[in-house]
Amino acid sequence: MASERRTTADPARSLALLWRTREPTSRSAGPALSVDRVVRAAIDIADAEGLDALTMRRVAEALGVGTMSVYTYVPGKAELVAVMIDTAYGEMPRPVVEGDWRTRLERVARDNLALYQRHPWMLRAETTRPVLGPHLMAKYEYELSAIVDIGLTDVEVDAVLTLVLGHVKSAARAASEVVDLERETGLTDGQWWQSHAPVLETVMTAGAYPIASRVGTAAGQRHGAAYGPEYAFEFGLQRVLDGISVVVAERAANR
Amino acid sequence: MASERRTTADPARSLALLWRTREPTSRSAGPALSVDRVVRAAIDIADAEGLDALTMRRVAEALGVGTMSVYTYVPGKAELVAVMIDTAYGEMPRPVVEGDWRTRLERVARDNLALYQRHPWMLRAETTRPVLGPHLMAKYEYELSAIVDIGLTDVEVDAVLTLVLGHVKSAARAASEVVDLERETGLTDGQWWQSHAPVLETVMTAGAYPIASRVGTAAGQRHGAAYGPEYAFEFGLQRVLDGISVVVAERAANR
DNA sequence: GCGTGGCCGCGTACGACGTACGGCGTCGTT
DNA sequence: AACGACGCCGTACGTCGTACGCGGCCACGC
Repeated sequence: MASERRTTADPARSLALLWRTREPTSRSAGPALSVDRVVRAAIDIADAEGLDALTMRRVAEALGVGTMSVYTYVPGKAELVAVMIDTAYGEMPRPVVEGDWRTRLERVARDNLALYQRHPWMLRAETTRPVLGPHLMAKYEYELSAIVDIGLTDVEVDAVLTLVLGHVKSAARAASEVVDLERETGLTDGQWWQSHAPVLETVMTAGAYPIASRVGTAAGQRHGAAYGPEYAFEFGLQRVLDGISVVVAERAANR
Repeated sequence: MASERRTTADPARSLALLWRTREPTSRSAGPALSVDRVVRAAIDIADAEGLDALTMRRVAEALGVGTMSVYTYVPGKAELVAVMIDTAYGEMPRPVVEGDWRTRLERVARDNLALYQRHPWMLRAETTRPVLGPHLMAKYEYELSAIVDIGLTDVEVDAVLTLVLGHVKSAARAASEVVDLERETGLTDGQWWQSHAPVLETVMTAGAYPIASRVGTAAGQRHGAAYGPEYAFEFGLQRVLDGISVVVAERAANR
């Protein structure tokens, strides 16, 4: 009987894998593969061709081994993805940033955006909560350190970070969708809208959605489309930071 | 040769389906099925058992027909999901809300949160940009109408809505993950952390992540866990609204 | 030198899944 | 009464994740 296909990673198995609980093999001529080689190959595939192209057979092929050999190093696909995510977090920069908290937090946001742009598959892989790996912990530690001292409680600091990262992920997803659409259809965002305009006009009886039409058109004009996501990111980020400033200032006044 | 398995819906096919471009059958003893019956059955399954349980065979079974009969009404699974999403948008309330824009926008946020709580599968289905269906249009129209008159440009109004809805989705996703984890492991969030604490302590050499540990513990204490997501939603929403208020006030002053 | 035990690598096979294709029955129309 | 369209669906194919067990190789103990 083939087992049920789990869609989420087993946290316990992932944890063991992430923190490399297994001691390395002491074989003289070490094994041909390793967890890291498997993960790197998998990330390369996902980066280049997306998450759908990431299959166990494909990973094995890229490594020049049989499909099932991959399972020697990784208990299953879900866990492989978990390590891929943690590995990606590991390659983020963690510079010491000069300036006030807003500058630092803004930098955190932009670094996260860059991460998602480099690895768009993360946006689709992270639908479930990421497993706590060493690099995620390091990232969390670093990002918290940027804002621990702004006068909020620990709980609030955590919520601030969650808010900012959530916004980044939303904006990154929107941007990624535009890119995907372009790659799949070969049309730019604007061209796509134009090609479907006749259908939409037929279907929306004139004046059925007055505000939506006006705003939609305005948005389309303003950024020649395909530029919208960047604007949404910038605008949203500034609003979020403004909102955080309000509490920070409040607290400073009540001190 | 079986066709390639598309993971994203074909926009053109989805549009035709969403707006019911096909004229209804004029058969006397109408057909046993209909697009709506298929969609309703699919939504029921996804609501009850999640997106993974949603298979074409399962939908057919629920309707008491052969698997392939479903394809008479829906061109493919991706398009079925697209209609499911639009249908779900259709059941959202659109009340006329008394009060200022902040009250109205807050209400929009809460209604969207409720939607995601009723249909958690939407959080995983919407990884790709939703196809423009009639109910999505109506929703967009309604939500815009809550904030068109706050003194911002059309482009900004659109960005404000995007920002708020993005936050709601992020928070809903976090909440949904906690629920999933509880259902899968049978443990509450707090219990899960406790059961894995020994492993984590072993692995994080003491003091490796000082801030993260402190903040993490604080957050765990503050909300007895499993309550975290709601706090994150509320805190984030107020920050976002505060941030929007800043621009709104600015514009009002410069008028 | 010779087992021998453990582990790496993998061939085969199974049970999902989405869906192409072609046939069959049942009607409304002529 | 004959026909053509359409609702319905059985079968089959290609793809996926992965269980299972076998073969070969190395380090080690004698």
